[in-house]
Amino acid sequence: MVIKEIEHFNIEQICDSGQCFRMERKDSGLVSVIAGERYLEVRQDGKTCSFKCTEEDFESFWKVYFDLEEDYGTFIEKISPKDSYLMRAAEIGSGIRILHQDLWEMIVSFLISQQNNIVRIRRCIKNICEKYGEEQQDEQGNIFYSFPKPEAFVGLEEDDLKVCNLGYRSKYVVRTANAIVSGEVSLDAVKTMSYRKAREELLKLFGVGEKVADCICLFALHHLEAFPVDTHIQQALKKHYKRGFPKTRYKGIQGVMQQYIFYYELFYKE
DNA sequence: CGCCAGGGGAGCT
DNA sequence: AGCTCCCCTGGC
Repeated sequence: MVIKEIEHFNIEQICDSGQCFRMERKDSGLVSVIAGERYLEVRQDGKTCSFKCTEEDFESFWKVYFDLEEDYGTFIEKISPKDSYLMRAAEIGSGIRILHQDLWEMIVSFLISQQNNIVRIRRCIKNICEKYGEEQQDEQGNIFYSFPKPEAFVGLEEDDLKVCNLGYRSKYVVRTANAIVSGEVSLDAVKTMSYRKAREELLKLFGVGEKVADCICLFALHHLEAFPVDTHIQQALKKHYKRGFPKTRYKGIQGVMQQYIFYYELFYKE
């Protein structure tokens, strides 16, 4: 067990922020996370966080995964005091962090996200993990499923993932898996690219549009300048930023601001 | 039963 | 850049 006092970190807010579909609220204050071959439970009690893992695991993996080396206080300080809307949104969602998630997993997750709601996205991901992923058991006896690799989808018919509740998005995932395995698009290459180049490369994938590409850039590649515009953000921009979002002011960290707005709109819209 | 919305995208012009 | 059409589920 690793216990830390952490500023600007709230596991429940991160869970609700919808950047990871493999986080689950257990009891109040307790959240489980699956990342790669790892399972973790985090308990939040005010600023005190208990990570149910070894010190080595925390230092070598989870600290980076949760972006704990970044100082989000400096991000929040950059918000214009005149912008009462963003000030409020950042205050409400001040515990959000941009996770460092797996690239392939984010591609699939956000392919599934289109015209879909968060509850059902979670179920879709769970379904494909249980059908095509591998059962894992860690040292503490937790049983869970890993996220299936691209190879696991090769050879499928385009509609085969409909049984996992993906609907018409099934063919997006099957075709994209083939594009990765065939080498048409190289994930390793994408990881080394700038935001612009990575976005451009991701747009080649069938089913990946601008919004999805930006989500992948933000949540997997940690390009904090990516600013995904979905229906909620679009409405918020129309309402609060009639002259456009001040991207120059928040240059390089627009993605963090996007998350504050998104979370606020979803959970605190009056 | 119909209607519609849920973190869009493809394929046009 | 803007438009139409596409498409699957679940809730009402």
